[in-house]
Amino acid sequence: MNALFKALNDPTRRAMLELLREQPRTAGEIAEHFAFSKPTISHHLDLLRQADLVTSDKQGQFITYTLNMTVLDEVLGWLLQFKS
Amino acid sequence: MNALFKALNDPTRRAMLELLREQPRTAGEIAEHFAFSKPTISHHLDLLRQADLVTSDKQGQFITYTLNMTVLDEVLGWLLQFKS
DNA sequence: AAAGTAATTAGATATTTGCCTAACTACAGA
DNA sequence: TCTGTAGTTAGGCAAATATCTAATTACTTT
Repeated sequence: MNALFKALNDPTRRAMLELLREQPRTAGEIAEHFAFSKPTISHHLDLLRQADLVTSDKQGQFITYTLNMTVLDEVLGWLLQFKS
Repeated sequence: MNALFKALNDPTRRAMLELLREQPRTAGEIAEHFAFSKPTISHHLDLLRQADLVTSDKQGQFITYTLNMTVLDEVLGWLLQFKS
């Protein structure tokens, strides 16, 4: 829960999730959409992975990141308790 | 959106919201539930108010905090886009 | 008017965060 | 095997965050 909210508490990381909503992408493809250095992007992706919001899959030289939506249920559930 | 996720990114503040889910409470009543100093509690409440997650109402010497659930729709909406 | 209570504001400090450059690892192709 | 490419890891720095104590504001009560 902590790692989840932490990961979501950054506009760049939220934009990354939106990007991955369309389709899985490699770290490099993701990086192209932002003005930050590759290490910074890598760090953001690491936080998303720590929160289990994305999974990573290495294929040869490329690492593909895929959105993991199931973990969002935890946040949704927590938020929905307030809507009743 | 930023202020919202920022406010939610802290276990103490999330616990405060859960407390207020039951009923409105004064700053002092809220403080009783935590081991932090009053200024620290006050600061957390301020962040919740900045995110519009709570409203405050001064009655004499007391300030009562009330949960504002409507603003959660924004977060819920953002999260739900990933569930489709 | 003085003292007490509720809460905030101010100021200081330690930790965490987000960013960078430089260095490194791993794979691919000539 | 050498060179290039994809990506991460390491190390450093500035800004933001969470906490505290001390001081202040506003109200209540005697």
